[in-house]
Amino acid sequence: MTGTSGAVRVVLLEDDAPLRERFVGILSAWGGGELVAACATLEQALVALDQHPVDLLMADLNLPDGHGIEAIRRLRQRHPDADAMVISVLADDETVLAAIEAGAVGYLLKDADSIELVEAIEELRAGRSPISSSIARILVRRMNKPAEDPAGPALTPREMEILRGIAKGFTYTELAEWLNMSRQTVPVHIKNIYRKLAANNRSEAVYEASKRGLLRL
Amino acid sequence: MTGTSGAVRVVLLEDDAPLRERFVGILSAWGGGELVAACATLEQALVALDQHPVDLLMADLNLPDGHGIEAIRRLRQRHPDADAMVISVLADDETVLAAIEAGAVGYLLKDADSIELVEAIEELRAGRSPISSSIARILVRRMNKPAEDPAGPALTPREMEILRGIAKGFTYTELAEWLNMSRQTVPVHIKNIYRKLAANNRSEAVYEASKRGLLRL
DNA sequence: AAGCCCATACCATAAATAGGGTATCCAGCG
DNA sequence: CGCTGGATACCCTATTTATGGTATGGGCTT
Repeated sequence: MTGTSGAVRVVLLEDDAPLRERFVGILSAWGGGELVAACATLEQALVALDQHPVDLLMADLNLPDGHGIEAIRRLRQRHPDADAMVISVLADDETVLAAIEAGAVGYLLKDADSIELVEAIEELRAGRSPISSSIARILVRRMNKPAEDPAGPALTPREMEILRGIAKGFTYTELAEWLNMSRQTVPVHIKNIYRKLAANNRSEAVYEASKRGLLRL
Repeated sequence: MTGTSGAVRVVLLEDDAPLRERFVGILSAWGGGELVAACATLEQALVALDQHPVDLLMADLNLPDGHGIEAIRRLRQRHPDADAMVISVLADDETVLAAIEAGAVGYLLKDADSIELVEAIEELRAGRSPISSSIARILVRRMNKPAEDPAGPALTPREMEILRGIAKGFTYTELAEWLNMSRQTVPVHIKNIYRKLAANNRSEAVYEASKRGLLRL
């Protein structure tokens, strides 16, 4: 993962021939890398990843025969210490997040004025993450997103307390004592919670509440 | 949030006088901004944020009288549509994540060769996130880390299936049918799950499992 | 080969829950 | 000033859980 020894063994995956050739040229001119394979299809890349030792995968995502994320996944399986970087025009949230989750640690947009391939590789090897600013925004947005509450019927304060108690495994009686209310009142609140969360029992309610971020985990 | 009309009203927060003056100079030379305030302390910044309309806060984090994150929080309260960017030497995970969670959408390291202030502002106003690559790595690492399981007794595959069923509110009988097992076998697995998660009932188990990231929410 | 864990199966009982009603008090709102 | 909704309280019953045992076969590891 970290910038270790000598030449960086690179697998390049890019279906556009001119661009691929350009990348190959840049990598050849550079002294620090060894281009293991320059692939035009996902299939070729998967084979290359299986057959050679690899330190770095630079992959496009929209390929004629599949999705570059597959290559990233394969890389993580076969070469857990290698890095994966995306170079693509795709910048929608779903794609970007899927790529990052698949293990990509770098993500350059193709529309970047001039892709500084070598610089990006060196950043990567130094343990940093070269990422285009529009991609970075997606990540930032994602991190701050737990504060989402659409389609969420609000629970009353009392119901929130009950809900927290349920999550901690309290029984009716314990809940009643904890909140100083009648043991008979507890199930009323719980039933209201079920209605609002579209749940039919405690565990489902806790699950739904967790999913909607109503419980601090 | 998005780059809208004319001059960007900027509040600058930087305790180091030379650097602050440099930033002031850059912003003055630039045509697109209006420097609302150049603050040397957190206190000054909080006051400035309360008193003026603001589109952008550029803040250092380690301040003599407090933490710049406070300023970011204040910005989000008073000017929800404004952007916050961090310019700091701090790059530890905790600080970075706290800043992002507080609402920072940009984060430049001071050790960047030459901070392209104007360029960063324009990126920000265009809805992108200028972020130093070492900071970006922290975000990327964070996103992929839900796979953390310290102190977590692993559940068997069978137990995971049962757990998911519990979260969906299935009863013993439904669970048994769903997983094609005897109705009597179900509670055995459930009891094992309780033991491993230190829970005493379904809702507590779901809560613990959620907390430990065992359930995809 | 012995041991351990997982998965499977069954039985029985006490406790807890879900779901159905009904009713009072109070606060906010048109 | 009524109406509505939240919070409170009580009752009853069928269903579901939780928990205690006991036991067998398969698979993996030592």
